Amino acid sequence: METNNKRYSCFFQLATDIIGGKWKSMVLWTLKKDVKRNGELKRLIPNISQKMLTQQLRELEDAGIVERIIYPVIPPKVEYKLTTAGEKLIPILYDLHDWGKEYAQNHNIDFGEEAHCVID
Amino acid sequence: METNNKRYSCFFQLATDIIGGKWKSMVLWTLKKDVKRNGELKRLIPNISQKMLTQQLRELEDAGIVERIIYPVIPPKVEYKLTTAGEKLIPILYDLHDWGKEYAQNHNIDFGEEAHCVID
DNA sequence: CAGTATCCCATCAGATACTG
DNA sequence: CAGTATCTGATGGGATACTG
Repeated sequence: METNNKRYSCFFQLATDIIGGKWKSMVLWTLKKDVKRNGELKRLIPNISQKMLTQQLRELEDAGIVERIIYPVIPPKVEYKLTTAGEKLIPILYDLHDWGKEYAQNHNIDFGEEAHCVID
Repeated sequence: METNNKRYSCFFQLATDIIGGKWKSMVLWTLKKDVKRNGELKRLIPNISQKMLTQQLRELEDAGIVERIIYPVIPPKVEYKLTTAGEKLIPILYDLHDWGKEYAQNHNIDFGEEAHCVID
């Protein structure tokens, strides 16, 4: 099977390709509760650059996971929200979060009081 | 929090760091049913090179997700199996697989008859 | 069989400057 | 505010040859 010159031999591969990479799942995680603007995402995601943020948002948009809402005002206002397909990923990301928590406990990794995951 | 010079602000970030990257989750997926040898993994994972396979296996081993079992025989025999922590990830990977399947259906992506995901 | 070791190129990603 | 453009260094990753 092929999409955009990419060949997949299975659904799992398709899924990891869509939400893979260094930042994509973190962007989705940050959008899990509500709509966010560019500036908010940049503040909430540690160490992401504007370039990477824009790039990842565009790719998520192309994949139909995130929707970009442009308000024709000055100064510019743009919001990003999960699509229906994107929202269906959130429970899976929560499971991953929980796995990470258990892993941290079993490996005596201490996150301290504020392991809030951006916004929990 | 810090491990190996890496800083995490949340459990989710920790989780995605451990199983992230281009190959790691695919390696885990391939090990989901049973123990596999180096050669089997190379055959089952499309396009992975020996270099990448070894590299990813070592990192998964260091993270305590995969165990490496060496049999002192000639010719060499090495098996890779999931640890308890690794096995706990499998249900999550299945959810991701199912999400990919639904995504493919909603986007009219046709995998044909044999979208077996390496070995389902 | 199960790897290592090199070489080398392609892509990723940070820093900086600029714009509607 | 929400980006784009460009330059450059870092990292990822393929090809090939070799080893216990």
